[in-house]
Amino acid sequence: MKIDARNFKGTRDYLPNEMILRNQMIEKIRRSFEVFGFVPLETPALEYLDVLTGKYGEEGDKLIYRLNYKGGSVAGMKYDLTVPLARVMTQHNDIVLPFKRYQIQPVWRADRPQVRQGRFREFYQCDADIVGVKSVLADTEIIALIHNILSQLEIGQFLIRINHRKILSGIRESLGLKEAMEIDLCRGIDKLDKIGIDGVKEELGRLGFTDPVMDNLFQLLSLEGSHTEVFKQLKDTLTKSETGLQGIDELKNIFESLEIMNIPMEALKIDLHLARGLDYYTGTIYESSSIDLPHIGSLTGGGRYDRLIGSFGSKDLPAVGTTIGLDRIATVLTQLGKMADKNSVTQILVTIFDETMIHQSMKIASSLRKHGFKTELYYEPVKLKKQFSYADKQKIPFVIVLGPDETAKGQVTLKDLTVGKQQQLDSGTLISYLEDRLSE
RNA sequence: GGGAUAUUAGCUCAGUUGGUUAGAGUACUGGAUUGUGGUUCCAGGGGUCGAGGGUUCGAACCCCUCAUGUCCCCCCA
Repeated sequence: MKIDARNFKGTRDYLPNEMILRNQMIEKIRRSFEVFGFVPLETPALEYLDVLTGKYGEEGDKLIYRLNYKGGSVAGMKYDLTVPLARVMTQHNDIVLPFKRYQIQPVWRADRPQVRQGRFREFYQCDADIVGVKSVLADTEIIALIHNILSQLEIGQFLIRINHRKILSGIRESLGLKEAMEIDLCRGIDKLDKIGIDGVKEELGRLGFTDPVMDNLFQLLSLEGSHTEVFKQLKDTLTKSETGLQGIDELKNIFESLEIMNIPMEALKIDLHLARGLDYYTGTIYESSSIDLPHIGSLTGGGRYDRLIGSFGSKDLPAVGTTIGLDRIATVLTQLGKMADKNSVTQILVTIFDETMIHQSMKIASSLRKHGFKTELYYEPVKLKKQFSYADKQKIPFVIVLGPDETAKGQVTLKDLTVGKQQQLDSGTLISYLEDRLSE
């Protein structure tokens, strides 16, 4: 019986042309993490279900992949990298604080996939988190890190949107709403960009929000201007909410620090609409997106979660971090047409002229490899046309031909396919010529 | 979870009111060219028309069911 070869919904194979790009991206991200002093961590794909549930909110819980294991659903696949970190922190009390870890691994969500928006069921997250620091200096560093990484990945213009849960609470308090209304409020203002003021009014109205309350709300949300102006206006409006004022102070502090760190202010925005669905955030929250390709969702997302680690039953540890959405960023690069069109990393193809020349070609290939050149040896003494055609298809820039003519002179022919010219060189000059041409 | 839409060669897609043996481009293989890629010319292989059922003398085409993909909402990376 024929088996239908297909991918599980929402999962993909990364073919070599994609992997070449992805590896380059991961390399840059890893380097940035380490430049900021983060250390690597990996955790298993599988977790006990009770470790995962109850952290993300109702929506999130539904998206956890559950496994039937020994007749019961006790295991699940990890949904993000933050909760596993919280588990690790609880189990290892001897970890030196502050603990700055990075983690690059796939996560799984039982979502409905949407390729154009870069939404998949299996995707890579690249997380960096600082555990054990209450100071918003840690939040500042995380935002600086996000800016550092997104700049390096050449995704075009992007915007990091920043908000604070305490400011959202302050808005709620100043509107005279109870704490239970906060989730509805956040959800409503989160939708403002999409369904407009009238849409949000209708929705919140249905949930029991009165017209004067909403008028106040929209006035608050329409605050515009420079960061300092927005902060000032916010402060004037939220005077009665201590929590709100605290949030404003923290954000203000962060923006001032970012300016000192030379982060361009036009890449940052105070966005009072930003709410974020995950339950565990307690302080700053931030998300970033591409300006040219806004239909692709958030490229990065994160914030402060000072009570998540304590939810495992031990003492609370403050923590703040972000995830860099590798697949989202790769989607941006693909849609910008920056996908590598290469299927090969080989720099030099050594052809085999005929059966009598196999050993000589092997020797040349070995010597090139010893010098670090990415070298392929053709495996069959077929027509040179075919061997050249292979190099062309794989976009291998250099081809070496070693036949009777070359042997007689103790030389090899090196053809540069990018310009279509060839020359005969002896083995010593061959190496130094290639070192010159292929050095990066 | 709600809605829309599609599925024909490895890939991108034509296919007339239902009518013989389902086409093109591209990719692949071979040849023109037995020491050299890209361009050109010639030839060739490659299909259960997503699956199953129904209507019909006859179905890629009409009807039903299912599967899968894609898009939008929701939510997010």
